[in-house]
Amino acid sequence: MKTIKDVAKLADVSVGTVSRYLNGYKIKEANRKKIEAAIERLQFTSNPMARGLRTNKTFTVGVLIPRITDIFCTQVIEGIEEILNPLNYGIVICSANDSLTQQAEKLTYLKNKCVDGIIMMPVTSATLEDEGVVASGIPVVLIDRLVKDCELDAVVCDNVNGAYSAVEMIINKGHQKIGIISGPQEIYTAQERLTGYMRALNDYNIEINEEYIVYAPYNQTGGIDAFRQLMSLEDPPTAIFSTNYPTTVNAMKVMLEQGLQIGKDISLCGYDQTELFQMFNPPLSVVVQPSREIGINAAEILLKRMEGDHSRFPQIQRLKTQLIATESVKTMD
Amino acid sequence: MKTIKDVAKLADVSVGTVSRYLNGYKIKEANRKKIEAAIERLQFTSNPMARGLRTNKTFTVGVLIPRITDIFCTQVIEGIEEILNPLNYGIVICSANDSLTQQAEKLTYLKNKCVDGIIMMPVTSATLEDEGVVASGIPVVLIDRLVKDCELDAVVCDNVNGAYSAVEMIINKGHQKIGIISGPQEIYTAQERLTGYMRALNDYNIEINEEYIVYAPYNQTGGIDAFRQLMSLEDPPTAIFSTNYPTTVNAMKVMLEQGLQIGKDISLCGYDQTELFQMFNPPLSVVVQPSREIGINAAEILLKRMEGDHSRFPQIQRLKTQLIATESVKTMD
DNA sequence: TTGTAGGCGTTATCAT
DNA sequence: ATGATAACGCCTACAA
Repeated sequence: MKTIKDVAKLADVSVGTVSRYLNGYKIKEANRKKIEAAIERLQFTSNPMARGLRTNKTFTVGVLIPRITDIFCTQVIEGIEEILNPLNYGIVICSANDSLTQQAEKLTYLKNKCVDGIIMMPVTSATLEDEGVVASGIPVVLIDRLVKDCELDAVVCDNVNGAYSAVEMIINKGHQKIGIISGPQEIYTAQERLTGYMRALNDYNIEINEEYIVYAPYNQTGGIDAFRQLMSLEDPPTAIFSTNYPTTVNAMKVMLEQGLQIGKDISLCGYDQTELFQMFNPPLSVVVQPSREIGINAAEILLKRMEGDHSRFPQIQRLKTQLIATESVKTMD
Repeated sequence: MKTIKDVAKLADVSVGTVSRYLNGYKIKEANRKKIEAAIERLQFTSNPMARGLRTNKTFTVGVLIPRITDIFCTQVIEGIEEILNPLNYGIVICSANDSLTQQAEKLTYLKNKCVDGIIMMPVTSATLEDEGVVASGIPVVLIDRLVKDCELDAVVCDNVNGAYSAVEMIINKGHQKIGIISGPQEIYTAQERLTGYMRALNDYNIEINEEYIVYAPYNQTGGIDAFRQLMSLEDPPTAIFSTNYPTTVNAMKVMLEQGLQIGKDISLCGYDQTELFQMFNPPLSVVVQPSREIGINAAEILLKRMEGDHSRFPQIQRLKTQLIATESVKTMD
């Protein structure tokens, strides 16, 4: 590996001059040419560790998500990359594997790795268990979920109105018996979506039936029991609003097993988009989140913080969702 | 930030002793206790940049993939994490966004970042355009696709036999007119899968009909035209083998548009697994790749290389695929 | 504008 | 087994 010293020698200037060139300070034109030639000849690139040791900047940000195979998460990451890569930041990915313990571990791992900032989607909204990472002063931007008692920048979706629009659509199609597969009560987005559901029912003067509200974990198998429970009610709902991706997938799985046709025997509206959802017959109604945009905005806020701009803290952005309404919700007559 | 110096002072030993403790050398029991207490009190963690500067080791590996939103890629990453995280390696993700140019850029980016090793899934098998990254001596392990004229460790699937088993199954169900949506000829996996297709037809004495072989790009929209082309033949195939995920999805999309029922009007077998594929009615026949295992194995080879063990180079592993056979391929009578 | 030199936090080489 | 000290490659006063 070539060093700044080699460049200096070849260009016949001092290391200081080379360093200044590298950092964009003004130097004599003739020297610039010589240095550039030397760099080219030697294929020199500066050593990020030596530089980082001096400047306390690693040009890496940590991205901590519940699960890397989640399509929503990867779409967010794509947005983050779009902003950060052109600025030469590297992205260190950590998956918490849906575990709060791992989330805490990875968080301290990232801190110890001296990342310049962290973008994280919390596993739960109940607590961060950040082990002093936030206190250490490294900027953290939350995405998708807020965390209780946590003053942090965040980019989330307007889940209340997202859910509201879905339920409103279902109501407008003539349904009165609307079930909801809600998520764990300690998860922020789940709370909000439930709120949107209730608010819509209220606004349209539909009485809330506690039996129609069931809870499911947001994990691989979540939603199976919940769906069965709803369908085995004495007076089952005619439409179901499923509030996240796995619960929706699993609800559909059970429907197939039971021979129920979507949009005919039972109406369904889900949350989060997958191309495949639009390939069913009928395609599935869903609330779509602007995942890529979440990543972009989070990265931009983080950049600001990393540059030392701490204005308007904590900055909380709420992005609007979009509703795709299809025949998967039957028009009642 | 606390340093090794602070620890030494508090523990009343020299920095050398602290460093030795940190690196697992034997030190006097009494000193060990004092040092541990000091580390605990000061919340000391060693600075990775300073350490890296001395040791030339960053404890990060780069993972370069064609696209981060690809489920196959993220499953591979999960496998990589499983091995590398417990050993305290960080994973820097780079997406080439299906572009060879970007792939080359990110590759040099990773090199300049001084990652200890790279696991990459090449965008194309035609060329690596590695800009001297390989020559620089940093270990690179290829996954999923081999690259022409490239002597590198690799973990790939046995695509020939994967495709063979699919086509064989189709034949055994009584089909004679079998179309294939193949990938770009310069992609290694596409070549292999086509070979498997041809070999199966040969082995079962079915004449190869050039019209039944169509090519589609491996991208977001690939497969749409290909499928249409196959179906508009004078004597269209009764079954189609679609050789990757997007082409399969898109083929299904067109089928829905045209009102064709899978497993009835036309038989279909795809490649790569998604939970949703198993939720269609009937579920989709697919060749499943052991994606997580690919990640695990690649990480293990990389570890070996990073430790300086260069035995049996280049080491090329071929993992077996698994066939899921369903009613999506009709049994002919 | 430039050269010189000290120091960032480690590890590793000497002696002891 | 330990302490002192010279690197590692870079940035940045400071002086010129």
